[in-house]
Amino acid sequence: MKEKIYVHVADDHKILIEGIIAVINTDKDIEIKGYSLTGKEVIDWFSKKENNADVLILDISMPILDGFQVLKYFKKNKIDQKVIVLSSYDDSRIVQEVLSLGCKGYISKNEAGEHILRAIKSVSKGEQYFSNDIQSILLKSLSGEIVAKGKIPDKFRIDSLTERELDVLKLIMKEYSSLQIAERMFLSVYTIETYRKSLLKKLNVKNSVGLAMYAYKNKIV
Amino acid sequence: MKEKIYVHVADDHKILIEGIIAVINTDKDIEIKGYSLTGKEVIDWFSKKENNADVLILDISMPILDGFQVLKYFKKNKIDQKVIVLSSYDDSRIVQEVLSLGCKGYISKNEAGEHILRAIKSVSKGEQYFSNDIQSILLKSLSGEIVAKGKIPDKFRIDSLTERELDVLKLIMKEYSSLQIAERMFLSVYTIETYRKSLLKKLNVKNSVGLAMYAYKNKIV
DNA sequence: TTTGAACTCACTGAAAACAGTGAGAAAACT
DNA sequence: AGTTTTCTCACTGTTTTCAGTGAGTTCAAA
Repeated sequence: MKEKIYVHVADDHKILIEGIIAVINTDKDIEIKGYSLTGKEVIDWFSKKENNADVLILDISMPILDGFQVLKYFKKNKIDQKVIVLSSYDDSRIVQEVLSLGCKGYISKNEAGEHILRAIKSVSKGEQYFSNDIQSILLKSLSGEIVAKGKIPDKFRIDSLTERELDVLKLIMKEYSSLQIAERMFLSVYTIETYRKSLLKKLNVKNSVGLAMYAYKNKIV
Repeated sequence: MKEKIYVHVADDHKILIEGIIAVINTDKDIEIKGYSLTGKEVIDWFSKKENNADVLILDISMPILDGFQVLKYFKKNKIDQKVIVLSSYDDSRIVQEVLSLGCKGYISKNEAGEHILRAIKSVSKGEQYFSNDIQSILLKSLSGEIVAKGKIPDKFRIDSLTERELDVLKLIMKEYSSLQIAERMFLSVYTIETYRKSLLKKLNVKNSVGLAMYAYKNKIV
């Protein structure tokens, strides 16, 4: 009838990959074409011409290079790869971030395997696919306009952090105080405090706990 | 030849459960006997007499009741359930904690499915099983004495948090201040501060960033 | 060349977190 | 019944973080 859909899976948990493969093998229209355990492997795999897949199933939390960076790579190199993000985070900011990076589907790991099959089929046809709880998260946080229009207004997209801000954030994660960070970076405490403030503002969090959560979710640690 | 080994699987990611079931189905000696998506479901399941399983495969990061609390429940009620913890955390403190709670096996999610089969067989025979990277983590952090003796010295074991401490920690993770927490819990700010201090001490962290990291690693969020 | 972004520093005041200590009451455990 | 743990509150300082505002420098892009 129709052609097979080829899928590449990327996740750092091998057990999960085996599970996804098992689920996909129950469907005759879809076939696995390789898997990756790190973001770097994904990029290496797709950069070889003989390797390709219709759909990439991508975990965002991976070592070496995370899913964000993989998506950024695709965008930068204008590779029009269809990607379904598979994530255990139900943070709306993360969902928005990956959507802005051109990802076409988003599935929560909490949901059953059948959703993957449906998502693969939808996305391979050029449609979007969001699992139920992701949809409700988006709707709740953005009053529906994103899902409807398929685009993310600038005001909702988090400003990317500068290099220095990232440096400070990393040291905050080591439980250093502003004073200690200032000493380590040979800067004034005032400067560090300035970065702290812009971090709070950009990431829209209330205090350093919020920073820690963001850093952890984005594997900045 | 020999009797079948019955296994119960608990993880909040349904996809992962499906994967484990698929892996286990490749082995004729082992059979799945139910699964749970939250810690509460696990306890409910095992508290029914007709339900039992030789081995429980338990994720420590679950909603409602996490794996720690499930293990504590078994210990408290003197239920001698053989448990294999399946975790994505390679933090030695967590490994030590679950071992001290009587868990007989520990597998990292990073490893392949075949390890699960081996672990199930070992643990069902009353042996211990630790996947390679877990062993090396234990060895590195404790210079071998734990693995050798099979016991954990008190000084290495982190005191488990009390219910109230956990409540406070959860609210801290919501970026609430002590005052806000006090209002929400109908307690004095002084009390909340007391809990904060004991959290810092018990978890051996410097500030609320450290608390956030711990909470995130242990899926208390 | 100007515009803007990133980086740096400074000051003030308020809020919050952290440290140390002590102590009474209730609950749980032995 | 006695002991221990947990839960609760209090007071005093000190340190740190957060908020607001302002401003000079450098470097790259339009």
